[in-house]
Amino acid sequence: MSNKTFYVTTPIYYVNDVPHIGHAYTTVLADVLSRYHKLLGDEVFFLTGTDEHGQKVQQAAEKRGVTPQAHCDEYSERFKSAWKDLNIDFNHFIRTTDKAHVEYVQRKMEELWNKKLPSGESLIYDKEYSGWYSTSEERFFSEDELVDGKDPISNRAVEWITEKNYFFRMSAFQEKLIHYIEIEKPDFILPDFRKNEVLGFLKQPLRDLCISRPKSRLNWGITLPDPDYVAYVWVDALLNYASAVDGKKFKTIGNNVWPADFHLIGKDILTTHAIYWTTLLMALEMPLPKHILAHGWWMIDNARMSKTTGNVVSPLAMKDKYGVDAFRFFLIREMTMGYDATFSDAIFVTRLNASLANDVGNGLSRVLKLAEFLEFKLDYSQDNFSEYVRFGNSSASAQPQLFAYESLINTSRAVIRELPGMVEKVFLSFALDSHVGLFGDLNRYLEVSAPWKLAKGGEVEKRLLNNILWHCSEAMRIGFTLLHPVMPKKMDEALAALGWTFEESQKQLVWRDSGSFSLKSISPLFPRIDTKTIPVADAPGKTESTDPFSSVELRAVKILSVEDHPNAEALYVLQVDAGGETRTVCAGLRKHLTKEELIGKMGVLVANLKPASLRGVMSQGMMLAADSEGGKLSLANPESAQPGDAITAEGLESHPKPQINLKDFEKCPLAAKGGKVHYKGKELRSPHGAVLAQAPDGAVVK
RNA sequence: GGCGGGUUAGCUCAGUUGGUUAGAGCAGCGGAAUCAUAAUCCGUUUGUCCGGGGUUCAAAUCCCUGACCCGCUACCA
Repeated sequence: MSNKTFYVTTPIYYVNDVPHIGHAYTTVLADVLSRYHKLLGDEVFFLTGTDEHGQKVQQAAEKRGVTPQAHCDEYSERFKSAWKDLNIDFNHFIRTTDKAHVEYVQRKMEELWNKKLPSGESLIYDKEYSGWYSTSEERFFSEDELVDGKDPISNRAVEWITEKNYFFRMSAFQEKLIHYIEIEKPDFILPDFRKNEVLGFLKQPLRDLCISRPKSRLNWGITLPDPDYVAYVWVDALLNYASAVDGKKFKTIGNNVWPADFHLIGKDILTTHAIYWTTLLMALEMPLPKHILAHGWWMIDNARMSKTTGNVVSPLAMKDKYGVDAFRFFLIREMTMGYDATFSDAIFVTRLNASLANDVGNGLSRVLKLAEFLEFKLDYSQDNFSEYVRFGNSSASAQPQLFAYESLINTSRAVIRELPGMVEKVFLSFALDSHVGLFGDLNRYLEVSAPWKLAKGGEVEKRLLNNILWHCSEAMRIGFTLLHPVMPKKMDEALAALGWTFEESQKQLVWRDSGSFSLKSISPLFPRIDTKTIPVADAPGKTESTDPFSSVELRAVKILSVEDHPNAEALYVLQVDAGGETRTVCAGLRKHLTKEELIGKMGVLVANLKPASLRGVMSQGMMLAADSEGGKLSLANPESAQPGDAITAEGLESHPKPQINLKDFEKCPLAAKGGKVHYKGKELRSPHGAVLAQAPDGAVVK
């Protein structure tokens, strides 16, 4: 048909992970997309797999008392079997411990090691490197990424390590990358707003990428040209997309499978793919992938799905509960590309009942039941269409029927015609809607032509009944065929009820003018789910309307010392006495106040603010300061308070949370009024007096 | 703080280059029908298209401005 090729990938999943709805979504999306391409006549290569190197794997294996390889062999199966259950038809399942992959990575690394830039600089260089290393995340964090001295992702301790490592001169490709994303291939990163994010990120100088890990720390990995080192897991993992198809060619055209047409990924690994992977390929002088599609996350009842909160939706559980195909349909239908989508039983059931049970399944049942009157045999050719007009002896009374008939046939044709565009743009949600919409036309056609009235009539009526049911069957055949990529098993069943196989039907993906059907009765295709057993509407979750300010903890503090921030022109680093403890706080006061104006003074500290590292120095809180004339800031002054005194708003109960975000605090508008600080008109006080601010009325305090 | 995106029916969202009475699905309400899976079909929402200003013969659509929400990023503190 189209004689094109299509290579699609999912990320390779970390072998220690338990398959969840996020993995399932990407994989189902890849499967549906590749089945659509096959339906359109393309030759497809669909790759998925598991990422098996790294410290966590090594540790997990040790814990279980098995070799890392044995551990991977076993855990990798969990993904394979999950995909089998979800009817995923991949061409290849790559494992980064595959011999071919390991050798490929080594070969490519060798190549990198020997390559030089036009400037004569080598692509790879080694450097003594010191940094905070997190064992659990297997990477270094810069000082300012740390939270409370711990790694910000897993919140585990980090250690300061100095070691030699190898770096990839990623920075040399920055301009080329920007040009590629912006000009050469504007649809490289999809959706568009993600592209803009990447371009925004690229406005700052790109740092070179550390691509090695010393074996002394980690030996479960791929050895680099320097035998004392293994490859950084991302380098290892990203290369899977190319290694899996190294030397492979498409049969139809004979071109190489690489480059990929689509890398399907979650939005959390966009930087890695758009920047690391792309520049790496540039360095290797390999063709670049054509599209990177970053989809959103699944929210479970409006909370981000996460392992820690335990609201992981297991794809296997969904399969058992509602059936594989309904689950696949829901995933593809519900997520608008790029945005987050919400998963809940209520939404699922509503969607399933409304689209699949009521429209599609019930439509088939109606036709099958009526076909009994004709012993399930339908014959038709365009010629006996004129019987419409004869029916009822008046063309006027046949008008609604004609209209419904034309609508049915036109929709059928339109849906076929529009499919390639939908698939190309990955507008699958739209496509599904229009496919289901075809069954809406079918139901309307049945309603208007009321074939059940004809069932007990004579020859002429039977003839007409035959024609109507044939039209319906033909429309359904097209609908089922188009829905097949999403719901292969159910659509096989449905097509079988029409006396067709998918393979035969896809060869005739067109509204036919004549032919015959040999139908057979089947049990309901998508049984309706009783909503009584399932909570229907999501309660909009009443959030109790406590004042945001009550969760804030303010404390009077005394400034002990003031230093210039070593690395930030606008910041001071303060040591403050917060009553029994000394805290380090960064303050953006350097342009406003001298050291002398600060030392020994009292101030107000937002004490339960989540600590953040600012340009390398941890700040354990934030000093309150008021805007005053001329854009100057002045410190809020808790009158005659002692260090450690709690500051509260008059008449407002204070229930500080252990930790709040800056955003939470920003929801609390503090303002000066009459030389004192107020929150929503309430005076801020310590036990010993008000909090003063040298600022005009209405000045913002923060 | 910077950049980007958003705000359209009770809910989830479409609305192409500005152009007739602003749409779909779901939910609700009323009716019809009885072939079918308590399914279907028809009708039904007086929507300040977030507010304010502007350009235009004409703005949901373009410009300015304000509010709120979200994403990325930061010498946020």
